[in-house]
Amino acid sequence: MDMLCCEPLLTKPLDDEAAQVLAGVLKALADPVRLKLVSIIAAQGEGCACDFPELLGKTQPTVSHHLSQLVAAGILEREQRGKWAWFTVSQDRLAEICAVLC
Amino acid sequence: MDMLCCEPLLTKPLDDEAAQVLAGVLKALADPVRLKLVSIIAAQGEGCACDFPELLGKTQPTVSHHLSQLVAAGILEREQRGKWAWFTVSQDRLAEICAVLC
DNA sequence: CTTTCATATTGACAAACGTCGATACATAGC
DNA sequence: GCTATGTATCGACGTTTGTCAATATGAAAG
Repeated sequence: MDMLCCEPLLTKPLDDEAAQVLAGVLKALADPVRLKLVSIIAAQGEGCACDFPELLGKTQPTVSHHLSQLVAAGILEREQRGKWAWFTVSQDRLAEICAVLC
Repeated sequence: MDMLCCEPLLTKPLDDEAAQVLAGVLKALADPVRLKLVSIIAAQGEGCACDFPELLGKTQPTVSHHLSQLVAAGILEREQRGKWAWFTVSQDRLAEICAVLC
């Protein structure tokens, strides 16, 4: 995943593309289920996809879909271990977002 | 607008309500037009609603709708001056968001 | 009070989104 | 190879979202 626009949001108007990219990443975060996923994984250091349907009360396809979006946005990183998929939170990515917002 | 959940996102799993509230605020930010609004207003220090339709290439009702969402989320503050509506960015609100994310 | 102009609200529409059941794919073990 | 199991994809559905034209509201000026 490429870096976010590096200029802080507050210093000069965003151009169309930067706004599009930043909105995409924020949109990935702007969902209660995905926020819970991130917080669960962060709290544990890592998390297995197999545990999330029960923890979230969502079906496996739904969880898989949310995980994909978070990975695509660079917020989660995925690692395959045997048949299981493990995820970690990219603190760097979150820091990037904060750097843009403040 | 009330404060966001104060625990950083990364230390313990969010409960349903906190996830809902935080997602709502992030959703307000997760749109290219609204991000441009925020960046324009921040860059100028303040901004008049009358200028945004032209700056954004959107109709007046559309801009009004986006401004409402940003105000509802506590990201913009609105001040009436005669017949004009002026907006400023709540840096505190953005700082709150960053505090939760990092 | 009437007119004018800035902003908000309404109603409608297409596009995007979250969700699920069913199914396909992939990996490990037999 | 076949089977079992974890994960991803597909198709469909109802809901939410962004957008606009039309209209209503609000505030100043004449």
